[in-house]
Amino acid sequence: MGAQEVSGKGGKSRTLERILGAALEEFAEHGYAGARTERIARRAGVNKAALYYHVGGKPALYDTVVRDCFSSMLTSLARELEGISSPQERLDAFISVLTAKVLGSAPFAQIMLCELGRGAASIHQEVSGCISSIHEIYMDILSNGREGGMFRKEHDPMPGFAMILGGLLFLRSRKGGPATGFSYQSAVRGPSSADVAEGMTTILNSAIRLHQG
Amino acid sequence: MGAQEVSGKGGKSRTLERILGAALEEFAEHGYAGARTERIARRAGVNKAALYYHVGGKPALYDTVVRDCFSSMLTSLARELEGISSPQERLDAFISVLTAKVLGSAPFAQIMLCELGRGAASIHQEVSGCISSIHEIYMDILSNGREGGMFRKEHDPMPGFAMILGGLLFLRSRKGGPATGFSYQSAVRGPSSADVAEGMTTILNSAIRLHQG
DNA sequence: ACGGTTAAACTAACCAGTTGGTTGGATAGT
DNA sequence: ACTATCCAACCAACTGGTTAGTTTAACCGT
Repeated sequence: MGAQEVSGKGGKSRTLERILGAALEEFAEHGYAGARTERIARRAGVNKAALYYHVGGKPALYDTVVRDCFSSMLTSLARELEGISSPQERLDAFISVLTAKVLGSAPFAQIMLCELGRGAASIHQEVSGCISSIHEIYMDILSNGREGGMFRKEHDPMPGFAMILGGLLFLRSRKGGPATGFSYQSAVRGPSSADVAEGMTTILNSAIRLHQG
Repeated sequence: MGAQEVSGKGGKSRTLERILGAALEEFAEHGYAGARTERIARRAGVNKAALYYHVGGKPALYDTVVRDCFSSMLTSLARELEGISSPQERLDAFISVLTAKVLGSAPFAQIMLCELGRGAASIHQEVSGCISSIHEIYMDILSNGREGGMFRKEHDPMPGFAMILGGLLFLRSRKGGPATGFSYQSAVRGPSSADVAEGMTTILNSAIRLHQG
């Protein structure tokens, strides 16, 4: 049915990639209901029928795009945390990876925000699973830190987790807009992802760590 | 054009209120593009024509609903902060009001998340303005606290602000869903708004205050 | 009876998905 | 080598269901 790698030499289907890229942008900008298949086709430089030939309809297009987009989040996290054993360093790295991913990719944040807006009941399964997995990683880091006597035992992990992920999504959504008298990067050289990550890490650390330094 | 207070006795147009309430729910659940005017009419128990008679079309309906919903946020904040002068108490009250509003009203959070997802460039003006105003209030509280020698001078206010508002929106969006192995209120009696507010306040205070207690 | 209000039926536009082709390159038959 | 055949990839035009918005006539309280 589908059309996988074809054109002789080494490259996969270039068209499929263009379609998925266009769909990602379109869904991010307009949400599922607001996205138009014809716009996706035009963005990808193909006919609408090519969408149906390669992927197979709007829902399948959305599923594919969301899956591709969100699965990379977890692999990034796993890769970056791999060699680190100190809970404090793991927490720093955790925030860094999340920050880079969320602030680095508008579609990721936009789709996640839209999905969150739809409510937990009707949220896309891939998105929900991704959040749960991230949450699990965070809880593991925290419980390791508590066991090691580095983190406060009385610290409630949920508000902190929500503040990190929610805060990053919020910051990302306010980027690149017109001057509203509000923009974290309105200064000459706005803070980079590293600055934001540092700010959040500082706040969280002051609440979690027992002996800061 | 419009149809304001009518039915004799004391109540304003009951129908208009029902329409706006139904529209709020519909827009929150499905976003602007996904909302259906006929569903709004059915929810309100009226015919589709009543929508157009009372409000005047889908865009006007959305504008009205968003305006009503978000303007109440600012009046609540102003009212609650009115008598308080201590920056620390003002900060606590600020978080309480935000928490109550965001966690207390699903439509408010859902619409805000959807709007944030659309990106700063195409965000609804009312939503953007509301965020800016809230941000301003927060900055005022912080600068007062710094001047009074109660808050740290080196504290960067932006990450904290994003973490509060973003964190609340995030938490709200995860409420009421099916068991995903992740839910802040999956316990027998989940934490109330007050608990969440307290958790966030604790985190923020430990980062902002100079001498805690 | 009259103005505000509502319902039912209608219209025009829109949009996801389909159809019936066309093209160009690879493979097979001779 | 030359042609016939085949098939993946793609497209222009269409279809049928949906949906925002309109119209017309009826309703009801005063």
